[in-house]
Amino acid sequence: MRKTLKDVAALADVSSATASLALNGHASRVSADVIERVQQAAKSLNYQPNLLARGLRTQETKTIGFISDVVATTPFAGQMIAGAQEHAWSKGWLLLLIDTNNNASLEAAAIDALHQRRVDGFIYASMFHRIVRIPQGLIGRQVVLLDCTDEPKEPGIDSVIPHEYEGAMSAMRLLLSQGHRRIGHVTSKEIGVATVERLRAYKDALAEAKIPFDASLVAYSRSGDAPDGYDGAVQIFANKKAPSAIFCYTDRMAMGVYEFAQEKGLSIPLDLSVVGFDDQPFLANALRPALTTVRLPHYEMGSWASERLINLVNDEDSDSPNPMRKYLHCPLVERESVAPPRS
Amino acid sequence: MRKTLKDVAALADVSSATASLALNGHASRVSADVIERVQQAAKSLNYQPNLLARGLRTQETKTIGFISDVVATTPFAGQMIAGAQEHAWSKGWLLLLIDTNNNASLEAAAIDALHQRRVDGFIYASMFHRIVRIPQGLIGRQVVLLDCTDEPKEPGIDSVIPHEYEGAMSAMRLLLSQGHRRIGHVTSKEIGVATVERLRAYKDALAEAKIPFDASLVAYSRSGDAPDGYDGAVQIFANKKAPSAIFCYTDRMAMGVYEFAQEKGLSIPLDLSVVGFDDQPFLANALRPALTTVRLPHYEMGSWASERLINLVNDEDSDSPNPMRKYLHCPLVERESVAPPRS
DNA sequence: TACGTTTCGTTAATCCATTAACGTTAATCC
DNA sequence: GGATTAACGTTAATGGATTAACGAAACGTA
Repeated sequence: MRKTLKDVAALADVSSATASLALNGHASRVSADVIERVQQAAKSLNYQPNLLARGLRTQETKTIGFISDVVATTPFAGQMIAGAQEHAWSKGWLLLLIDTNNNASLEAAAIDALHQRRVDGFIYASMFHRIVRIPQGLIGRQVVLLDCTDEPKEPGIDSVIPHEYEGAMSAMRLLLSQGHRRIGHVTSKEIGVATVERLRAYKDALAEAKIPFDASLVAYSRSGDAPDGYDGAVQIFANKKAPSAIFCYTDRMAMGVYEFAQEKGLSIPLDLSVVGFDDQPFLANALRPALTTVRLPHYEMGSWASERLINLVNDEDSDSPNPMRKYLHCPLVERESVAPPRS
Repeated sequence: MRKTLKDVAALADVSSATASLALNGHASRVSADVIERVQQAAKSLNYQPNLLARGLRTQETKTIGFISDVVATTPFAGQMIAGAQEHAWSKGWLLLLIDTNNNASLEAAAIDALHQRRVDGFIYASMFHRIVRIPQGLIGRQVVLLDCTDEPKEPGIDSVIPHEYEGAMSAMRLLLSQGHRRIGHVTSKEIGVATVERLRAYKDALAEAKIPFDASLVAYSRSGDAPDGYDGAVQIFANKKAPSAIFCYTDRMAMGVYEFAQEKGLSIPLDLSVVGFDDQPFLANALRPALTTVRLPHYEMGSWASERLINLVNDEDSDSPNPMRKYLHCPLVERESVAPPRS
């Protein structure tokens, strides 16, 4: 029924060992003639090697265990997974996927399950940029952290994360270069890498442009959703002097700012320029006017994680620092929500 | 280093065969005393069975090959994957994931790769509801189609899809029950299961309410995006008599209708009720007012596919028709965009 | 006592591929 | 010519589990 190496060998009239050698490119061990015959036989039988058997023997499965906290409810998960999967695939590797729903005991079980299937390494993915404590079960194994890092200071494990600061900086510089001097920042009071770094860039960019920081132009809402953006705009516009631009912590908040502007009869971008962050699929580009924002490189991060992990397993990449923390560029995506200030 | 069954057996002072029997619950073959000893030994060594070896022997991997066309760029992919993965996981199964980017040759290679890893079955997922031609490589294997079907008439393969017609019907009935008599339908001219079924329900619902069909109330835009929804609204409102409600083919189109309403100074839902379809994450609930819509049961479809496939492999479910086409309910999600018509 | 049954554990085959070690034949060297 | 080496294929061990077949001890019964 199902063809094995033995069948191929029989057809090519050699031993199965020779067939194996021939198919795996050990040219020096087998004559060209035999290689040809074996390959023919394999093709004619449509031979597909049993990777379980190979993995059992070689102790390598070319499989990555991809553990994530919540694929279901984040709009970015797909891109991270796709990035990781597509790079892996280009190298002949595959992804074994588990979503732990952020449940620690489930996480431990997931690691066991993947380990039992003898994955060669793990990608541990967070659905938002944060600092994590790496689960016990991953210690001592090949791991790359995706969209998260282990310790604040020294990396103990490879990780790939977005360069929040630089991304926010480029957003601010865009507004400044258009002539804006009074720029608001709508953010969340939740403390995390993203809020902190984006706010820091906001301040630094102002300083760079020699604009004094005005605390009343920064609104800290509860969370990062659209209603929070709306609330933030309300707060900021309570000032005597309105801003001509707002830099939002997230695209969803920018959506709330849009609503606010609409209600107040402010035209975007003529009366108010808005910049978001995330480049959230189906949102940033769907808003009217389309939102200028900073893109989180989810696909690229996934891809990098995959590449790094495979290199790690193959013991390549020995030149680059190990462990390392990789910051990926967050490109500015210019659309239609930014214009020079009025007058 | 790594513990094997042999180590466990040695520690429990039995043969590895007995250890295997003991751990796998063949109670009738082994004395209670020995079972106890073996389990103790396994625990103390933190024994993790090598599933490659087991799979090689038993010809079962408890692994599903999940093939999808485009996980990266659809907001629903995560839910489908999560649904499938979580159910699988609850049964001790895992998902091996490949995204083929809708490339046929890549698809064939993907099937081979999964087959070589000896997956027990395949979930073939489409990112929008459509009729597909099942790839050659899947013929004769255990397959469940997810969000797609094979042939228009008789199912040749198990599949799970949303009940478009019923979902659209409930949306229409909601509008009708609120007293709307002049209801527009903004859709796409692209022909697919979703457009066709939702339009059919639109017509049938009107007929049910004894409202004559008015072709000028249906707008066929290019695609299903926000700008298309806007265009559709423009078309429909070009009528002498404006509709009091619009049923949109997608939430994104509804978003376009919102823009139109805003520009025309129409208040939703007071001047115009709007119902969408999809319940697109981060969109339907983020719009102001929040959009009443019909939810596509992506999570549930994923879960069903997984369950069905596992049953198929385990040769259970033999009572239910085989192959079957499973229609899942699309629940109405009532939010704030529907109200009775003005006077 | 003799013989049939249970009970319970072991031996050995099997799943399929990889690869170190070995053996045979032929070519090469001095 | 005899020894050395190269070329090339085979044998057999190995990876770690499952399970059919077997066998020894214990038990029951006439």
